[in-house]
Amino acid sequence: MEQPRSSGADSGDGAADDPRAGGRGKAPRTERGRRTLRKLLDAAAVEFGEHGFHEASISAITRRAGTALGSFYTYFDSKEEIFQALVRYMSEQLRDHVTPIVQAAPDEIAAEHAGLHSFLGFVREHKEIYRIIDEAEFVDYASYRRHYETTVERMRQRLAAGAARGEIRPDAGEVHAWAIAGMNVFLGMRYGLWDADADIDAVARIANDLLANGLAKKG
Amino acid sequence: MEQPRSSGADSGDGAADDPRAGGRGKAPRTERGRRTLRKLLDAAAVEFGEHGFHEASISAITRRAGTALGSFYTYFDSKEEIFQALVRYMSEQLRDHVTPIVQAAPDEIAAEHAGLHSFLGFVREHKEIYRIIDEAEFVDYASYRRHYETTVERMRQRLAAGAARGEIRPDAGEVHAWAIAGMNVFLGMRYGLWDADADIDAVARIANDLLANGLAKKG
Amino acid sequence: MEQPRSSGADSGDGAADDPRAGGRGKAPRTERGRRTLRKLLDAAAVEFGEHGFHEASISAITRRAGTALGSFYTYFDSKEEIFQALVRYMSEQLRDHVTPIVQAAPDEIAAEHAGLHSFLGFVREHKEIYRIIDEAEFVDYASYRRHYETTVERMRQRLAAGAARGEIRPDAGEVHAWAIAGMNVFLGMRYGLWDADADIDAVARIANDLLANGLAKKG
Amino acid sequence: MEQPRSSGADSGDGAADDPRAGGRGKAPRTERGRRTLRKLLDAAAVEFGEHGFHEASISAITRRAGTALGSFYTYFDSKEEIFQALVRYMSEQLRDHVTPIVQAAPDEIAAEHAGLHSFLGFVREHKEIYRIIDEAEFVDYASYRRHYETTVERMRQRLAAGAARGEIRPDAGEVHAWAIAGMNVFLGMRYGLWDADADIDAVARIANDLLANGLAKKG
DNA sequence: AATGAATGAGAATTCATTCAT
DNA sequence: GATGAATGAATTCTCATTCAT
Repeated sequence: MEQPRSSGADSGDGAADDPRAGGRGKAPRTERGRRTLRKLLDAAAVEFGEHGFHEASISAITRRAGTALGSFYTYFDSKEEIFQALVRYMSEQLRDHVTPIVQAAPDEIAAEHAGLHSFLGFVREHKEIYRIIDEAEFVDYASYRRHYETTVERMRQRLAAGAARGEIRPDAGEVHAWAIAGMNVFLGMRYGLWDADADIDAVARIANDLLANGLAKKG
Repeated sequence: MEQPRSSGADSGDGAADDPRAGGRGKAPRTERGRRTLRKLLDAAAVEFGEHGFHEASISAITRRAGTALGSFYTYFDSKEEIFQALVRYMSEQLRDHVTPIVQAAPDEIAAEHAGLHSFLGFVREHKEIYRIIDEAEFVDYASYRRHYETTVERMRQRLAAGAARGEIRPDAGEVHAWAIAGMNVFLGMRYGLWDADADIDAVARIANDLLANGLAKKG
Repeated sequence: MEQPRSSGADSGDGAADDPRAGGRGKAPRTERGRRTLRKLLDAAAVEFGEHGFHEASISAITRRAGTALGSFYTYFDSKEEIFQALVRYMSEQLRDHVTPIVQAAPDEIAAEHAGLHSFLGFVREHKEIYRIIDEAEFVDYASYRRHYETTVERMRQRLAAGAARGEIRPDAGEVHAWAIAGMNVFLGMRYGLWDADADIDAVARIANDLLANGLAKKG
Repeated sequence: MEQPRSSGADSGDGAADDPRAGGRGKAPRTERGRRTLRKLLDAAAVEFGEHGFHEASISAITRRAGTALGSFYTYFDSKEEIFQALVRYMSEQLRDHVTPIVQAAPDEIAAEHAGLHSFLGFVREHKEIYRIIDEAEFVDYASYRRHYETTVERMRQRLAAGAARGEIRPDAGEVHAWAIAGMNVFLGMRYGLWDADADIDAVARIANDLLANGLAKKG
């Protein structure tokens, strides 16, 4: 079965510092323009997060941004384009939130614990980011795949490094990485997104223990 | 953050087997009507699977079904309603495919292996089902939650039973169930949906081993 | 210099009887539909004739036709499409008006006289037709060329027949036909369109005499 | 039937040679300004010639001219105004090309031959000029009429002079002039614009012979 | 029940023109 | 004068839903 969904252009890897810079929309050349572009992106994040891609309208975005409708098209060619820019931006924000915490962990098992824990916290704080990335599956399939493939690849490398250091089983590979990613995402949805009162610490602990020791009964 | 997405009315639980029952369009009274309803559901499954909810149009569905546009409203009140009916139907199909296989397993670890394996096979055979259920997150949130909550609850009960039988760790609970579900779904996406050539047997084996024994290095 | 104007599909030669039938828009299948289609075409003729293609709006057309805006799209895919249908229709109307008159003429010189005379009368009665066909040069180039190439070709055949019958110079050919056509069109514009009081009979007589005898001074 | 098309203000007659004069944008006072104005006019000629008035955009013109969008309005009040300036300018260019050639002819018949011949050559060299003038019928009706009325009036005076000199029939008048103009324009379109390979010399010869001697069969 | 035409609210998008720098 | 961002009216087109037959 084919998949003729919109995919959008893959505009390279994005500049490093200001994630809203190069590659997204038409770059503003004045300070005023830069301000407007930022207002639009912020407004779009809120609109898409609250109403989803299809219910969000460009006029609602510009209304929220406090700009004229036409100004949107100064920076983006379409609703799809700003969505794509947003997915990339949020994917980077998530990575920037999680990465340092993970890297500070003493070993690989602890790293995965830290990763899940910080992810759960992030989801709870930024529900709209979770939503936007998830909806990309149906709006901008290429961005969606890029996000998860990138994320999982980072995780796979961590596993490989941990295995090399002898911290975890030596055969840990891609399948394990996808499995862990899926676990994290579902726990994020269930306990970060749906259940405002869930004990995130406990969830992360339980899941990490499952990961570390599996289901098998201990002697 | 609010969640004001359209969610559709949750029309009770509807009997499982009779396709004329609640949740699947207005019951037709003649044989001819029953045929039309079935044609519409089949056509909608293909359309939604191929183009997604928003790109699919009622007229495309009726065109594919070979019925008049107006006939659609003889059986469904809205586009959302047929989507909802479909989600429920596919959720049941998936369950009906997996359940007997899982139940035939000798113990809980084997059951989870069988569950993942049959899920991977099912996804590969019925990609549109995966898509429709997943898109429900953005079209009919209630159906989406119902599907996963039901699915995970079944899994939790299995874990509890397995624990009671002493096959797995005694503390296996809801968090474990969500973790396993997420793992399965992501592996289904990655290896069932995206990668037509993946070795599904190997994937299921690796994942089940992770589940059974965890990441920790074995003596 | 290229000519990337819209040209529209050339949908064959058009059915014979009802010029609004086959080939244009989506054919209505009910009597009611046929009425609506006709109302739209009539309204479009008036709008395009009065305001030109670009100033005319689809909503103005449907308002004048007394239909809903959306009904337009039941029969036409775009403003260009109805314009194209109209050009063809008007080209045929003009031909149907002129042809029998020309054919009744006793010889070729008289035929050209009758042709110009009836054309002048037609332009004066149906200014909007003249406008629509002329504007096609900038809206639907293919239709424009088709109209004139068809018209001139008919004229060329008349000249050839007249020459064969020995009524006019034997070398009369394509260039003569284009020359006569241009003459007719400009006289139509100047005396049919611009000058409501012009003596059309006199104009036709003078032009036909020029055609018949040229500029050269008579003995 | 009314004729409420936009026609633009007819800003007097404007001197002929100085491009800074009336009708061609607001007079720049510096050399730099004069250069910008010229660049805009050149760019507009190409854009209008290639895409027509409605498809051409101010931003495309300024982009091509290498100026800022806003600079356009330093020199012109509107899109219509630059179009009007262009029509006048091109009308003059055409006249300046044809007039000396016509005036060098020994008699009136030869003059019309030279006129058509040089017109055909000019059209082939400057297709965009033909297009712009022709489109004026639908953009700036006043300019369009002025162009043809002026052109035909010049021709009428030539005919009158030729008749006075006894070179052609004494009754040659306005109708003849419009007829000849139409002939020329259509031959220009057919053989100058559409048919890049046409033998322009032959066309001019055939048409001039028609003009000189008419259709009637010679003894 | 079936048919297919009619409806109209709603959305995206364009671009001439204005304005602040 | 030059620049380029901002503006917003206007337009086309879509499509779920309703209705007359």
